[in-house]
Amino acid sequence: MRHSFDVRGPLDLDLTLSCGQAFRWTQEEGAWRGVVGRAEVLVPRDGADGRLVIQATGDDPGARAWSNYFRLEEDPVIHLEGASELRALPGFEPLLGLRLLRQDAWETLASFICSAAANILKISRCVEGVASRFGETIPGSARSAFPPPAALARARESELRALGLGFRAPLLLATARRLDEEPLVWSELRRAPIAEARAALQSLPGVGAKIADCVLLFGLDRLDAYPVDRWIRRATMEMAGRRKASDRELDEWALRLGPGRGYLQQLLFHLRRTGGPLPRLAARTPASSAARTRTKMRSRA
DNA sequence: TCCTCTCCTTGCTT
DNA sequence: AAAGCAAGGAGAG
Repeated sequence: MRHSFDVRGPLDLDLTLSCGQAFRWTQEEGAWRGVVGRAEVLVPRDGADGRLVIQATGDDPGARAWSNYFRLEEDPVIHLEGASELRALPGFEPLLGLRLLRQDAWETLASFICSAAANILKISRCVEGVASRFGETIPGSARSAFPPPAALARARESELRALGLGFRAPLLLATARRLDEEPLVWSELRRAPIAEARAALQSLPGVGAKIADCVLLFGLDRLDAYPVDRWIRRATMEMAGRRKASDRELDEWALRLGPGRGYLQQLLFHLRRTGGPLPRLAARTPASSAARTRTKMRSRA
């Protein structure tokens, strides 16, 4: 099935599909090829300006689902209200074509458990290996859908290790088994207070704060989640004008970036790696969130 | 409760 | 060729 869409705002396919948020896309001559759900997709890179064309085989979820996946209905710029100072930086404006995809929560969770101390190539190999070994084949395609928890729960640790997962193998397996017996209700995590949703995810083996935030941001449409890895830690400390800061201090400081701070995080990752140093941003926390969080933590203890 | 250190795999890079 | 490094987590102290 072929779909064609109007795109609101800029779209940079290369950035979007290679930035490390999704791991089943590969670049081919003039197109990106990927697996989404139970479909294989081909997306030409040179689509007419302002349009996106999608060619799907297998179980095509329909136009609405594709538009949702690529977040085509919104201009990414609406998420950057907390970053006015950053938009003036050289190299920032082109990054606006990076779209945060709306991906499947379970696949995102499993993928990011594989991401611990790994690079994008390694993560992709693990995810692809798990899919081809334990997932259902896609009709008309050489590739497979990502297996649900129940399918992965039947795996053996040695099989996952053989796919290159290493020390992540027992963690992914344990999480798959836990969710098979006691599923998380994704719809609840989508609207729960961010701290609760994060805690629920962190109770899973192999999931710390960083991976929990990645799942929230990339798999549960929580643009208020702000994953802090070593690059973002550096970037955030620069903007905050700090030489040292704890994880919690950085989380609190990141509130100043607004409700779209997760979206911004993805752009900062590229900006910090490919560009120069970041400017220091004024602490514009209105007596607010940081203090409120502290009070809440104290009263809970 | 919070911080710091070490180990855990793999494969590519220097 | 040995060591370093990569979008971390868990456990110990």
